[in-house]
Amino acid sequence: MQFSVGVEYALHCLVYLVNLPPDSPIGIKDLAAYQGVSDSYLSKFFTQLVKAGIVRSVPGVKGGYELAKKPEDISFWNVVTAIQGEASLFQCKEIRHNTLPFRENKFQCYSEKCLINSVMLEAESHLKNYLCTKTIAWLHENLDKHIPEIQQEQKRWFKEKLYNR
Amino acid sequence: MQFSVGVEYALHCLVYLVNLPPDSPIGIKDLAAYQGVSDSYLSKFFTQLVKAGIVRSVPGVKGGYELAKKPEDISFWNVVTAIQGEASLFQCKEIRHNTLPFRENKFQCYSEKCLINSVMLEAESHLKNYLCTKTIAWLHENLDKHIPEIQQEQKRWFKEKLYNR
DNA sequence: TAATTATAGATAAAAATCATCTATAATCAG
DNA sequence: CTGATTATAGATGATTTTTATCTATAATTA
Repeated sequence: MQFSVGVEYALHCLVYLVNLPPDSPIGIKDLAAYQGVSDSYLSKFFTQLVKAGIVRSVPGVKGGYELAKKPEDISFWNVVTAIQGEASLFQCKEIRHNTLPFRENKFQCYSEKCLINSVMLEAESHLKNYLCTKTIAWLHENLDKHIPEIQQEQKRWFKEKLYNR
Repeated sequence: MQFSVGVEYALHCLVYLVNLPPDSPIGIKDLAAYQGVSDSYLSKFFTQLVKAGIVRSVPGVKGGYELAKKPEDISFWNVVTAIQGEASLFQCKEIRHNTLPFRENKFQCYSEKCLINSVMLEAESHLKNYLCTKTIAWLHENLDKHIPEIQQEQKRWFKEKLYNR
């Protein structure tokens, strides 16, 4: 069981977007070139970020993507669900229903959800609550503290790209 | 990203084991027959539960599996890691290292772990801590409350199997 | 209107998951 | 001691998910 790499791509890209001036969308080509992946690949994640209301897309010449919300209003959890979907980590397969007494029709299927399922959902909500507290603004700020040279270089590159459109 | 069904099989089976008298291991055949899966399939999970010290295996005639700990000392988290392994949910793929300035060797790879990774690990620890508080004893007790008829039937069946060995 | 850009869908390789079957090793009952 | 029973290990294959790319289409603005 693993988080999708898509989450990693999305989080990094959102930080790039924080650094851009307002009303100046950046194209997927530049984002993909910087990340070293194909545009079609990265664009898939951005389509999902658009649907989740995290970024806004501007079609046509000099179009691209820009943040649709303030960075402090975009949580890690928002990004995770945008990319992976809303489905919970633990999907009860209801294997009880394949158990002997059920196969012999001694019991009917019961709608009542499995206890195990409820425990797992509760556990997941703890993970969720924590990820809701961490935002893109926080990430941006702390990256600047931790790896200032790389952040500077990254900002420089995107601003140049923006200028040359 | 999804939990393995193996966790579901394991949790259910462990509850069966709670219901058995001490020093009377039950064979994988009976467990598998009750669950409606092949013995070889279920035995895989039990091998992992043995390695995790959750159950004990008794080889030879009239052998089988029995709990290696008290049910109140087996947490959901123990079972999850026994089945899924210890690997954390979020594996940082370090996609930063494929980013333009790194490809151009402007920066060397840095050993320092990614900030995103640390956030994800912290989030996971919240999930972990909750799952550590829920035990097989708790599950057993609450299943008896929620679905007493099914629990009765299940106990009856396993005790009969034990008797006829 | 033509170039640019996002969007959608088709495709495919690789990895993980699910499930079974077979072979082997250990051990206990007779 | 021997043979039946049982756990353990490994091989196998089907199915699904993940990762990644390419192509085609639709929208828009310079």
